[in-house]
Amino acid sequence: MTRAADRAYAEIRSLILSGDAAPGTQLTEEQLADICGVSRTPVRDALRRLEAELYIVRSGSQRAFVADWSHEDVDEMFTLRGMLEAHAARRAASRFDADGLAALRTCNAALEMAVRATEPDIPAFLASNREFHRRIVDAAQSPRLAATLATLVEQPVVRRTAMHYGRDQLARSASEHRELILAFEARDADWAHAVMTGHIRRAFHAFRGVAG
Amino acid sequence: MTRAADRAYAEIRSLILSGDAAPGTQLTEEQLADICGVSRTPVRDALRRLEAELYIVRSGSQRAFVADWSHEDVDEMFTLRGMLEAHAARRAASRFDADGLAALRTCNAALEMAVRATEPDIPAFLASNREFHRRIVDAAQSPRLAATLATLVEQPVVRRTAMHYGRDQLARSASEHRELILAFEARDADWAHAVMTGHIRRAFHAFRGVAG
DNA sequence: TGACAACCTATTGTATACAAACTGGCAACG
DNA sequence: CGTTGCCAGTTTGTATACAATAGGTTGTCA
Repeated sequence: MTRAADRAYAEIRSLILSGDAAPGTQLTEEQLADICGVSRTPVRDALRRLEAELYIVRSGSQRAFVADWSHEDVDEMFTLRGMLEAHAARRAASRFDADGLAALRTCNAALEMAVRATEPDIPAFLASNREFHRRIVDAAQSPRLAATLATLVEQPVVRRTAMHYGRDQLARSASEHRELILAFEARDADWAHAVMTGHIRRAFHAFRGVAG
Repeated sequence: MTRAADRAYAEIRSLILSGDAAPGTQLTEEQLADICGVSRTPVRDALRRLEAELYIVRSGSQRAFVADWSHEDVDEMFTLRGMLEAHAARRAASRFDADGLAALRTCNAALEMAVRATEPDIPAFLASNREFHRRIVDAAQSPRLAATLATLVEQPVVRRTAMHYGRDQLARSASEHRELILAFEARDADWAHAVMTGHIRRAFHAFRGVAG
């Protein structure tokens, strides 16, 4: 889909993630319409989605501002993500088929490649990481869980975290992913749950060590 | 707010919940605009929200249909609500102040009154029950958690459940609420977590016993 | 009869104009 | 000096017209 609303969504989202639109900045529909080269209608559509994903917050009179995530927000976000992704891993453990597991292995191989490069390839790492987690959530076969996780905006945090990760932390992620795959191969739901919990918690503390 | 978009949202939502719009039915924007007495613009707005809350699903070409909740969907909904509300109870246990606890007691007193009436007053029960749970989520002080729970559309299920509850099940809810209050008074996070988990699980099985 | 293509209709997407609501400041008044 | 009310400007909300696109139907040809 190359709808105007989708382009507006992507554009505004990247404005926020890149920091060009600082937290607290007011975003007016007309101004965004100018920037995106579309009318206000698709912009309003995009703002609704960004609001649902908590990228923006609204004042009492429905004015839109770039959300400012407090320290506590980030903590709570990681906690919720941990709970939900661990739950997804638990469900996925009894649902992965051979093809799904093969795809997961391929995906993590690509991730390890990105880590082992002379200079770690962060964009490639992020892409593989995102796919890896998405495949697990998909395997959990719960549209509701997937929708809920989607609103927990992992990407900004993942990006900010990966930017500051050293190669050792990236390698640690790859290693944890390998253990997850082992748990899935064994169809051991508790194991998968535990590894995923640890995976997210470690990422949380790595983040706090760097940004908190 | 009495905005047209809000009225449209409420109207369409009740169409779905009442069953007037059966699962699988296509909802066209124009038709809904007619029913609600507004133009398509606020209807589109309402549909976006209902889509985010999974009341409706969209075809490949963005046509909207009333969502059909499978047995598994309902199971998963209860599971997620259980996890998240238990987490809310855990957080709330260390955050409730005297006023908050007093309000909680008052609220549950109203709920017990609704249960003890000659003929149990279901609407009053639902209202008190909703307020009780909302107060706990509020006390957890996590906007993100609150937003996530809001998308888990508890009301349709709670309502359908309460309709078929006997007085004993309603009284059981009241009693579990009392135990929650005890846990909060003791500021015992684990206790609160456990009671809330049991509370939701019991509701789940009561629902399955009634609705399949 | 069955496949396929062209058309037609139903439905959603976008732009724009106008209405309503809110904000901030200024002035009149107590 | 503070408070209240109002006005101008800004921003969001709604209606409507039109464009684009998907789905279905019909008619033709093999």
